[in-house]
Amino acid sequence: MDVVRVYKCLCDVQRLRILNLLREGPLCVCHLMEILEADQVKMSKQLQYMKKLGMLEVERVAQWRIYRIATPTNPLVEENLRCLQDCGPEDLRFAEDLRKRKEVLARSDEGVVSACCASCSE
Amino acid sequence: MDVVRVYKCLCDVQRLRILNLLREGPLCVCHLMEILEADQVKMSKQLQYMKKLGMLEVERVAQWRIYRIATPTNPLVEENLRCLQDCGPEDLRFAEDLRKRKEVLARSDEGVVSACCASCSE
DNA sequence: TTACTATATTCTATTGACAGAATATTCTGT
DNA sequence: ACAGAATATTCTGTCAATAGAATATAGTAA
Repeated sequence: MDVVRVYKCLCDVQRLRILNLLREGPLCVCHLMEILEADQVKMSKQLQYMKKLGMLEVERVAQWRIYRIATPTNPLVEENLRCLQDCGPEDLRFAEDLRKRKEVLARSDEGVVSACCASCSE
Repeated sequence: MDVVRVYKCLCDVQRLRILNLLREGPLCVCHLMEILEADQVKMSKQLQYMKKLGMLEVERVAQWRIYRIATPTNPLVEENLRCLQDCGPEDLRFAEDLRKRKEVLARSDEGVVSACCASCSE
């Protein structure tokens, strides 16, 4: 995956937010949708876009698709995602999203929301 | 300049090459054209594009326009440009361009090529 | 003034990204 | 086989980016 492809993935807020979440561990589409409050089609399209560029990998588990950042991890990608945390108050969304991620995963463990994909984020 | 804008600038090879060169010091348009073997209009357009996004600054010296990376330098930008050097053999162009830059500037000092902009790259 | 050099802008056509609506596919549970 | 859940694809319209050709501007040199 060449440099330009990496940046093409990074130059959209929605994609940045997705990557920021996946950096903490794999997630299925429904969890991503819930955390980012995005609609299904938009989410799916962004995921396909990044998959085509080689940024993401999918694994099929029962009826879910678990997305993760492609391995081996590209150092350039890793470094940039790391930066999202301290990129200033101009954008708190990234930290916010991570908080929400924990919440959603916890509720999912308790079976409160669709207890989908036990395989999410480990 | 927010994160997404930075990545928008970085997601094109030509722009990456320009930034990689400017990282070493300011350059006028004609030098950029020569080093990158690009035509004038394309070059000018890319420069305007990045200027609009706040990535570049221009200074007018006689009939030349000297472009530089906007100050204060954005740490995210700096970090990513630094990476271009060691981003693998997949793209040698960046190192290559820097070599050519020295060449062109040297010839320019000797007045062999248009001895434009003494102010270039210091 | 005229011609020239360096650079920018405008116009047109093409392509790529993104949104919304509708629909399709695939797996699971019954 | 059928219904429902999770996810993907297709179609249409729109807007941003990119290319090529032509032209404009502004400073310099003669």
